[in-house]
Amino acid sequence: MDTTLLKGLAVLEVLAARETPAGVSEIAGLLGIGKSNTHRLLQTLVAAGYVRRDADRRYACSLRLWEKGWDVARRYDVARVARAPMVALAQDTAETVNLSVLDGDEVVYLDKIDSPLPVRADTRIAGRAPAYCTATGKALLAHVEDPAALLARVTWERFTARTPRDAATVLSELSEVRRRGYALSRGEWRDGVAGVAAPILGAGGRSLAAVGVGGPAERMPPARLRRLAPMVVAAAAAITRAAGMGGPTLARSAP
Amino acid sequence: MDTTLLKGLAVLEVLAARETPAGVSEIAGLLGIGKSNTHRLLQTLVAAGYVRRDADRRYACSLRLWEKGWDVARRYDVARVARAPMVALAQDTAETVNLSVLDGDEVVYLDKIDSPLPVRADTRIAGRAPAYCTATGKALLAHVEDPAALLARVTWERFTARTPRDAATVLSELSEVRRRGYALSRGEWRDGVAGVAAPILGAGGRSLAAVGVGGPAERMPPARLRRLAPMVVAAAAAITRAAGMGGPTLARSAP
DNA sequence: GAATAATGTTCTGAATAGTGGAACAACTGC
DNA sequence: GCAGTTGTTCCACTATTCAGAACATTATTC
Repeated sequence: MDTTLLKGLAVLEVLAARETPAGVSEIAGLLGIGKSNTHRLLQTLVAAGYVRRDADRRYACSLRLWEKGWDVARRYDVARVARAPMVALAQDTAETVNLSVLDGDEVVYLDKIDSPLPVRADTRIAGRAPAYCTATGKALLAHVEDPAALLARVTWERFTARTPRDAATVLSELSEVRRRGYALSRGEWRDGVAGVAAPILGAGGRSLAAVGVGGPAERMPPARLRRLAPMVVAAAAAITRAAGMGGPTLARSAP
Repeated sequence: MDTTLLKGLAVLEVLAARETPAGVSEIAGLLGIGKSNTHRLLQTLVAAGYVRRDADRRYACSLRLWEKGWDVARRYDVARVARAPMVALAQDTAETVNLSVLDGDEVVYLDKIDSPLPVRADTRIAGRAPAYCTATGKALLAHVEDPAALLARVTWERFTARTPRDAATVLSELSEVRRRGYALSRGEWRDGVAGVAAPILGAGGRSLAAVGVGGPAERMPPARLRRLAPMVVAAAAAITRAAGMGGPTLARSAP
C-alpha cells in the first residue's frame, strides 16, 4: 500500500480537524512520524494547494478540500430539493429534522434543521453514524440492492444496551421497515435519543436518501413516534416528487 | 516532492470531478500513468475511505472528502450567520448575491443566492476566481494585512479587455475601496458581468469575507452600482453584527 | 456459445524516491 | 549570550514504488 499517500492524507486530516494552525513538530508528534518526513509531506500538500502556511510559518488547511468535497456532494443533489419539505416537517414537529445518505455501511448527514426546543437531538452536518442502529440508516438499508451483503461486512459494536447485535435481528427489522414504510430507533445509537425516518426512493425502488425526525426519548414515546411516522413519510414523498426522481442512480446534474 | 502523494490526490480529483464512476484504465489514461500504478493508488484510497467501488467494480468518490472539507469550512463560520442578510439583499436587489472568502490570491464562493431573473450572473458555490479582478475579491484584498505582498505573487492574466494588468493599478484601486467602503468590478473577470461588494471585517479591521451583488452589465450601469453600494454595505454590516465578530481570527466554534 | 477484445488484477526485478537521523539555521525566552 | 525550541537542509540506505508483461475475468461480437 502506498504509505506516502496514506501519510499525506493523515496529515491533511489532522489539519482539517484542528481549529488552529499547527507546526511541523506538532504534526510529526501527533502522527508518530519523523520531522523531516512531515516537513516534506506538508510541502507537497502546499504545492498541491490543499494546505497553506500562515505568516507564523504554521500550516493550515486551505479551502481546497472543501471545494473538492463540494464537487462530490453536489451530485448528491437531494439536499437542495429536500430543503423546503424539511423546513415544513421541522415546523410541524418542532424536533430536529435530518437528511442522510448511505456511504458504505454508515450514514452521512447531508443537512439538518435544529429543533427550536432547548433539549434536542444533536446531529452534525457531514457527521457519520453506523447505519444499522439509526432510524435514517435503517430506512436506507431497507431499500438497498442487497441488505444482507452489506450487513455481512459490518463490525458490530454495542453503543448502548439497545444496539442490535447481529445481522439477523436487523434484517428482520428491515422487512418490517419495508412493510410499514418507515424505520424507528429508540436509543440504539445514542442513549436517550429516538427517531423515525422514511426513505426517499428513486427509480427502481432503491433508496437515495432518508429523512428523519429525532429527539430526546422522553418526548418520543412509542405513541408519539407512531403519530410522527405519517408526517415523515409524507415529507419523504414530497422530496421524491420535488426531485423529479427518475434517473438510474443517485447521481444527478449540478444545481 | 512526494510524487506518490501528488498522484494520489490527482486520482482523487479526477474522481471528484466526474459525474459517473470511472475504471482503472480510464483514470490511468487521463493522468498518463501506468495501469498497475493507478490500481494500487485506488486501493490505497479505498483503504483510506476516500474512494469506494460500486458493484461494477468501478471507482467513485465517497462522501469522506466532503466530510473532511466540511470540517474546514465549518470554521469559516460566516456562511451560517450571513444567510439571512443575504436573503434580504437578494430580495431588495433581485440580483445574484454571493459570499466569498479569500484563499491565497483567489476568492472562493461560500454561498450564493440566485437572481430570480432569467438573465443573471452565474457563480458556483465552492467555485474560485482570481481576487484582483472581482468585486468581492477586491473588497477582501483591500483589508488584508499586506495587499502589496499578496499581489506580488499574482500571475497576471488577461481575462477580458478590462482586466487589470499590474499591481500598481490594483493597489490604487484598493485604497479607493478602503476610502469608500465598497469595491466594484465591471467586466474585469467575465465579460458582461458587473458587481459591487463590501467586506465583512473582523476584530483588527481585517477582512474575513465579502458579500457582493452581481448581474449582467446591461442591468448594471454605474448609476445603479452606486445605488446598490449602500445596500451591500448595509448587508455586510448586518452580517458583521450577527456574527458577533470579536475573535482574533476567522476561526469560530462549530454550529 | 465460442472467439475475441477489453478491462481489472497480480507478479517480478530494477531503481528511484522516500525515509530517518543528524547537522544546521532561525527564533524565543531566560 | 546561552539553552531550548522549532523549522529546514543534507545524505546515505533501503524499502517502496514503478513499468511491463503475464494472468484472470468480464464484455462483446459473430
